[in-house]
Amino acid sequence: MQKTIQKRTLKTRAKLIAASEEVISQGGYEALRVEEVVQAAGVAKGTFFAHFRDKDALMEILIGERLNACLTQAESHGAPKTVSELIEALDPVHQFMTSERYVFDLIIRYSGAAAIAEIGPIAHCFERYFRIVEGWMQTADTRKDITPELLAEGVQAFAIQSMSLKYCALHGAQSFSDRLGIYLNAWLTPAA
Amino acid sequence: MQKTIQKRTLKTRAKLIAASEEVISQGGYEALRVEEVVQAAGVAKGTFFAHFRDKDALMEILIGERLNACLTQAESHGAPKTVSELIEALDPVHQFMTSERYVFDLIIRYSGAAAIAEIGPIAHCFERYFRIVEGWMQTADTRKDITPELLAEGVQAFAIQSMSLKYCALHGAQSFSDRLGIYLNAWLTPAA
DNA sequence: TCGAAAAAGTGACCGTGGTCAATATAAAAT
DNA sequence: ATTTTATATTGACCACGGTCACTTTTTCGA
Repeated sequence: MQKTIQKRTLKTRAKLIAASEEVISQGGYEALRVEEVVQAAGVAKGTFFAHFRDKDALMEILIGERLNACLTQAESHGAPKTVSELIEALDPVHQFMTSERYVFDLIIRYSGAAAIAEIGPIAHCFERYFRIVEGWMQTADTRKDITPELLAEGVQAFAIQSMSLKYCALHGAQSFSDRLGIYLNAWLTPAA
Repeated sequence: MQKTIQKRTLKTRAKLIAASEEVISQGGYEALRVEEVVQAAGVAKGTFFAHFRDKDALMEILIGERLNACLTQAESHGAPKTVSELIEALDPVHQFMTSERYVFDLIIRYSGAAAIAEIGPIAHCFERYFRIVEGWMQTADTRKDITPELLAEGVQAFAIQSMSLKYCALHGAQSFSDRLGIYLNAWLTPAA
């Protein structure tokens, strides 16, 4: 069973991605319409779905790309020592994740890998986020009674909680950074 | 400006809710189709949307109801002292939340109140969950360096993280309860 | 009791994501 | 070159959530 991929396949796919990015740069992620994308790319609707399982699959790719760029940026910081440095280092990531309600919801929805065999772009980013923080935890000035791995999982959990509350009017008084700061101080450097 | 609500309004609404519950009892939440509901209820499609903003609004009501029942059940336990008691007490809630992928996603999506004025059923449940745990934290055997309020927020964050990972093949080895137990021990009773 | 105004209900219609049998093109076999 | 087979593309079509101008029913003042 051979599966030769023709050159035009890559070309069409590139056209679709480029068209999508153009459309998104105009009206944001939420406003993207498949119809608009295929028109801009000059292909038929069916072609779109021959390249991407569904609209969400395209979104995962595009958002995953941006997210990876943000993670790379975060990584470029030196390993943060304090909580506020940690928050600052992760800021570009969190900023993008909450740039649009639609984006945040989609990211959360695809944060888990449905199956080991098919780890999607966003699940991959979550893994990477986790690994980066885990690395930082090795040398950060934190509690030592639990593993860096567990510390990192907690950071991720509290980051998500903080981002969720950003969209919640009940807790809207505090800023995202303040809230995350309180969580992480309590998580990383407990006093008793 | 008077806004008399007629009896038939309540009747129609009840019919729609009953029909929805019937449909859900057959095929679960995800498979519910508005068309099917209105047929079962014997009303026109437009009537549905005169009663509920959209399909999600109905889902919020139905899921919120079930969630409230689970919370009441959780409350009926005496205040848990240990982590494992806490997990046991909250089990019915978490069980229902993860009964269907669709349900979990919807709950997360509506966990925040869009505006103070309109706290939806699910946002209300989250508030209630938080308050219940906060109450328990007053007398539980936990760290005392942070407020019960903050402790409760952390419990919620870790519960959500644990539930998310339930759908993630990358972390599928551990059971939900085991994972949550590890998180909560580290959060509620840090050793250093 | 009647008629106007408000509230509730209706169903044809639309937007948009997604499907699939048919067609066109490229690669491989002869 | 020609046929055969694998791969890509197409666009009419469907499913389903949601809208809205219109009709029917209820309410309430005169």
